[in-house]
Amino acid sequence: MVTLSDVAKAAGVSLATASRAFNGSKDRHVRPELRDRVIEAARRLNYAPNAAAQQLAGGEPRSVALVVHNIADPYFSSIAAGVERGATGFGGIVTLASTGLSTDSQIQVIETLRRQRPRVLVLVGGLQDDRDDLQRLREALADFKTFTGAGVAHVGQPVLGVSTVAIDNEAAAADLARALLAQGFTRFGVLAGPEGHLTAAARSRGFTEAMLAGGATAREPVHGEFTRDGGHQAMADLLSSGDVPELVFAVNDVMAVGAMAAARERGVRVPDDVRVAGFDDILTLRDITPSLTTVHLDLEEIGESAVQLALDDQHGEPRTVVVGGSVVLRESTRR
Amino acid sequence: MVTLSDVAKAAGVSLATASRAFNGSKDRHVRPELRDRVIEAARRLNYAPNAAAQQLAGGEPRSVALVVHNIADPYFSSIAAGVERGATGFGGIVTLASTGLSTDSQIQVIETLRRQRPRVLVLVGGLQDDRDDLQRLREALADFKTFTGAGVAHVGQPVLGVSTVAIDNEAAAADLARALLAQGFTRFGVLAGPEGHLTAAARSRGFTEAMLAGGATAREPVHGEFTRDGGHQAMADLLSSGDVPELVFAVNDVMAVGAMAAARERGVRVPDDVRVAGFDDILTLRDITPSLTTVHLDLEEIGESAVQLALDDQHGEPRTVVVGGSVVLRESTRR
DNA sequence: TGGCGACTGGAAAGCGCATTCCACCAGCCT
DNA sequence: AGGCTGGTGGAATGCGCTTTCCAGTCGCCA
Repeated sequence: MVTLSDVAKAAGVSLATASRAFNGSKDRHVRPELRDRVIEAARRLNYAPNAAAQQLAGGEPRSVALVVHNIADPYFSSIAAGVERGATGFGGIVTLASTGLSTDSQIQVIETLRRQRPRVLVLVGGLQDDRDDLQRLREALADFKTFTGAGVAHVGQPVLGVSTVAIDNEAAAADLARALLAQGFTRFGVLAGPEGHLTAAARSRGFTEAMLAGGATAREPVHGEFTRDGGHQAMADLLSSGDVPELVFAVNDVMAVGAMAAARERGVRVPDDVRVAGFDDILTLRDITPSLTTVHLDLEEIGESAVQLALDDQHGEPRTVVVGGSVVLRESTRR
Repeated sequence: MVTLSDVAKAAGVSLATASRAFNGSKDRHVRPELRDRVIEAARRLNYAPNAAAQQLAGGEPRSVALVVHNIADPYFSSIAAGVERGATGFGGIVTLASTGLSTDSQIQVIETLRRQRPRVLVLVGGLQDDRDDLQRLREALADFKTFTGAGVAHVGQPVLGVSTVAIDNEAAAADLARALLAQGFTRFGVLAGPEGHLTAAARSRGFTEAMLAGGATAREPVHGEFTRDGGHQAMADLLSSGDVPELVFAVNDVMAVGAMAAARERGVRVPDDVRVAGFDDILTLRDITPSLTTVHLDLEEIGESAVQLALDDQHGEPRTVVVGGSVVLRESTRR
């Protein structure tokens, strides 16, 4: 293991000079010729600084802790790509942790991450609407900030007392509803995601209220997991109830896809017999047939903003940035 | 910032005892009652150990460095999920880096990652078939092992001189070809991915040779990026050439999806006018219509194995584990 | 030409922790 | 009853690095 002092020795300078040669310290200038000698020696010895030592010796932490539900889910992986871009922006490294959607597990992971002393923490993903859980999460995050000095940002709803990139689910879902109302749909159902899931609830509510306001009538919402299979199951339930609405809004794209599959399996045609809309506009799903009406979210951008927000959060008050979505009408809701 | 010595003080013991209370050191035993006092004090003070200090003081590194092309690509994010599971298995943390497919960028990232002193490095993704690039990558990896003592594993082809989870692309593609031959297809084309991409080439070769051996005839392969748009473009080229084969093999699912979209746009029906097969069996794409014939790969499992291999690699010779794929015939190649 | 400041290099302290090495105190043997 | 084990707590060292704090060494002015 080659250390900086090996490099210093090889270059015939002191440890301090070698260190200064690299981080171009402000206090002292090192003669260019000497600096080159050091760098050359480092190259020759294949030296790589020890990040742990650097951090311990007082360097600014350079890592971004990213907490998601499930990295294999395209929603999260797209955001992750953005977070990574944001991290690269300041020379950072991202450390990844998945939690599933249990609040306990989120808290657990957040506490474990404290030992990394990251520069910032980005928590992504819908929360469970449980007063107690939410409170504990809030505390975990607050402790995190207090005890590590890191900036914290959340992607989701502004309910955690930290900087957040708040996706305006309710408004966007309402926009979607209005666009669909304009097409003349009146009787609808909602595949509402997990019970008590804040994001799912906001989307569901925004859509439902706007539809009702427009004079449409609602079928009882059906709950299901926030996954393809959840959407499949929910749609199957809905279809087998016999009470099939004109239009079904699934609170995210993967559920919508599952829903369409369930419809297909039962010979119910989309969009002829029933129309389906989703939310997120997942890139990988752009080519399913029929193409899916949805709300476009710039997920990468959202991830990158979250990093920025968390960085700012270190020196100032928590901020909230609201990002909207744009309705994209496609085949799956064709009249 | 609360340190271990604060905890020790609060518990009325020495620093050493406090340390031992946590990692249950082998050399000395600490009385249970004392240990509890320490742990209680830590809880009260909200103490979290400093990972950097622990590592510096000689602790085993606990991080897994994961290098992928693009985390937003479902292929990589699925593998990432597996890697994460593998890391969790030994209490590790994963640090993520994306490189695109430039070898330079991969090398660059690998060198940067050296400063993290991770326990293992997992490099995922197809390589460019460039003698010089490959050699430099090999050296970067070898240096990595030498200078950090980390285990290294690659997911891809066993050409890097390190432990690898080798996906048997050629054999699996040949299996796919034979399954398709059995359905009576004879004239085929290949959407071959980026020129010089080893994985793409192996899949293309395995498929083509098996088809030819079965008496089929090939159209000139079309190259394109390893993405949805690459597949779209390649298929468009193929279709506008006027020379449309019965069957088109795209070297991965996302290309296949792009290809199907291109066909659809031109009024060419799948599978009536042309059949399309892919590779990877991406979960998110399971529900596209027509459902895609492909080769199933257990991506999460592959990621987890890679971690295991890299861990083993630390104490022994590089190993190669070959994983196969299983052909899944679906609608897109229906006769 | 003596002396002052502007630069530049080096020695040393310390970041938070794990881990030898020591010192101590029981209880045991002879 | 004195020396010994076996078992326990504590002081001290060092991991690799950044960063004061000092000590030189020039060049310049008067």
